[in-house]
Amino acid sequence: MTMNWPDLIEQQPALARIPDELRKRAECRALDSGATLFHIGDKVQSVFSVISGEVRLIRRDMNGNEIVLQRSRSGFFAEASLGSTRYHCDAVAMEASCLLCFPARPFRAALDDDADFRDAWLGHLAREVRKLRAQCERLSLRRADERIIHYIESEGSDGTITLNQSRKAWAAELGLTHEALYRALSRLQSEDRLSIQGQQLRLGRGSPTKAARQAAGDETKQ
Amino acid sequence: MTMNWPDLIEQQPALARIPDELRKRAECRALDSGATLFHIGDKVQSVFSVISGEVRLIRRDMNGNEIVLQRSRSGFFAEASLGSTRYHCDAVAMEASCLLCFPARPFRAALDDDADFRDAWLGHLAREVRKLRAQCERLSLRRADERIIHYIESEGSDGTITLNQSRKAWAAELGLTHEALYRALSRLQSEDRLSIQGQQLRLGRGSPTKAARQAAGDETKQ
DNA sequence: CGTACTTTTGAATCGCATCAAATCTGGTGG
DNA sequence: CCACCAGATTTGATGCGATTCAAAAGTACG
Repeated sequence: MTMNWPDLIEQQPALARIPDELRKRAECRALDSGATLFHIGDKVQSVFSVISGEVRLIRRDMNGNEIVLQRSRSGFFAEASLGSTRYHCDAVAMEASCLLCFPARPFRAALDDDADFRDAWLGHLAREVRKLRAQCERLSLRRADERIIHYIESEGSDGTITLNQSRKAWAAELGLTHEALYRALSRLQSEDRLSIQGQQLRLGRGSPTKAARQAAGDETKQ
Repeated sequence: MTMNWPDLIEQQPALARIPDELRKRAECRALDSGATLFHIGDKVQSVFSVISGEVRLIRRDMNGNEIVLQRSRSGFFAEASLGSTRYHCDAVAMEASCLLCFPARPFRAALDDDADFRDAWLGHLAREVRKLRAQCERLSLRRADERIIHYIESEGSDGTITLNQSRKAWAAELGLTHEALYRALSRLQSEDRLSIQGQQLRLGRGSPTKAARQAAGDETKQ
């Protein structure tokens, strides 16, 4: 089981501080599109990290409607499961995917023994909490344009973001239909509140150094 | 600094496994309505838990609009800050509030030294993650009644819940205006999908043993 | 009793979902 | 290279449901 750790770590900094013994026990697992990784009620036996593809945590309500709890395209998912013995939802690959699997017991042991790793893990959970809080606040905004702006401001940097997904998928993440997203995007663009170049989105007028101008003394408010 | 720990723990189970040395160093702090607890960029020097009142984590976008990242009325908030050296947002009391403050360094030290406390903290973060995911899921439902049902199903038990807040506050948590919530509640009630007795809400017809009747053969749907 | 707040109902408006359909895109196989 | 297909992207028309503004009734508290 030779793993290219440098590349993986490059892609997922959270993996960097995993101790060697745990790395040796990591396994790689391929999932076909549509394959189920675990079912609700299954025992928690592994901790997973997505290398490629997409895995979703899903629950079904009484009417059989699918409810997406988490959509993960990179990094750990179902981290919360480490705290419990059984899963609270299903995990399904939405496309052909590749996962890193760490056995849960050694993982917990490493958290106990390795202070560095523990710090990294706590930091990872903390980031996750921050991200989810931001998403809740975003979803509680009522208008589509507000959600878009909020997303760019909280997920991007300096008012700029490069989307790593289709707009249709983005719309779902924003809690909008794709039509509503497209319309809001073109409205924002026509009002000069947003500039779009492919997957690159930038707030404000499109000129290169908006942040620079602001830093230079554009104290309009506050 | 005499603190009534039993009562506090009753109110916030997360406080139960805090080691004694750390408890001794806890301080209580009162905030006036509108007071700022910390500013963005400030050094993280304490971990806070809300005892009463309301504190919000806030950030301002480039236009000076307020973005609420977290609204906390009970329990730890800005837990995520433990991972970083400086705050990513402001914290402001929305009403006269009372906080428990733990100094950050001893808090981190306790996490390192006390395996029990560490487990509890990891569990706390994990629960927080799960709860936030459930809330995201709920907020992405479009209709008011769906959010209400979802809330009762995921936060209550057995289709019943006792609200611990005003409906107005609940409406905010559900991402609705209070008017929309009131209307949806009475609609649900008139359609016999929900029974309300004060703060007690129960799904389905209000008679005592709804689950029993259903078990007895009330297969209206599915 | 009065003040502040929550609860409740009403009417008008706005924005998003929905349904429908056209265009564009990348990829496949002939 | 082209025909073809599945998916994403885009635009249009319509209706529903939540927001908004307004106001009344209820409630807690000093």
